[in-house]
Amino acid sequence: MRRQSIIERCPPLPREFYDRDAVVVARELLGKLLLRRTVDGITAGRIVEAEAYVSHDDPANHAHRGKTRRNASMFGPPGHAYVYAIHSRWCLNAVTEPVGVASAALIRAIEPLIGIERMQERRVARAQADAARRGQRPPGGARRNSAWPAIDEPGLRDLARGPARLCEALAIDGALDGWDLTVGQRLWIAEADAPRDAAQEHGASGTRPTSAGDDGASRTRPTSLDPAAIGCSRRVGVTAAHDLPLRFFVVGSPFVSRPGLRPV
DNA sequence: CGCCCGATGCTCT
DNA sequence: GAGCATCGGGCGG
Repeated sequence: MRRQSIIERCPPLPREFYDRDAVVVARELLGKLLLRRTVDGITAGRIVEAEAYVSHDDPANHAHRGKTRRNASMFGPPGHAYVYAIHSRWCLNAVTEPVGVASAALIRAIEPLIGIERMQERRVARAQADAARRGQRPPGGARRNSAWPAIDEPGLRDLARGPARLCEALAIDGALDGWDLTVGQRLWIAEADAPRDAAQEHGASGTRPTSAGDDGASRTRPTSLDPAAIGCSRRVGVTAAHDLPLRFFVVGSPFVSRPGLRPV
């Protein structure tokens, strides 16, 4: 009897999962496994933070003022990726609700589990590229910075903490905008009942975090997270609709982008 | 065409 | 916690 591969063990969530209110999807995304497969292999992590961008009365929603080239994916079927760029960085959403209803859940942070070394390499590469460009700037531009710890050894905690950082770590870019998350292959989301075993089986470079913020329930993780383990706050970085409590995160996880953000 | 402004990340105070 | 790099999208002229 052959041992199941990580891909076989973690099939994509069905479209019905995404065909619901963005708030429900964002909340239920917590604890799920986000998987990315490239020619370099599998990189994946556990979602610990997500935000909802709802279809009505949400001026922070990119689709609030109608359909454009950039946000077209949000108007498509649920279960597809909406990948957009901001400040020269990529961010990943899962599109929610039926065709024509533009809503999505922004995945803001993951706990790295599989392919951690690959994630580090990608993050370092990006940081070095940025530094190189910065160094090439003519005098009088931005200051050079000799000490940049993040280049040499990006801490595990910072590998995928934040929507753009996780996209870097998982090699997610605009080419994946519109990608169907329910087909697997390149990018998908799965139940995470045995992430630890899966990570070990995949030889995740042995650099697992020792115990950072784990809740001890990792052996047999339930389909949905214990509601008590889910925190809620305003969304990060948005100015419009600043007061809506649409950010959800795993309480106590060190991999959440901004643990201390005050609740609404 | 020009101008404004971020669903960010990094650094230093 | 505040400031800044940086660049494409969106909108007004």
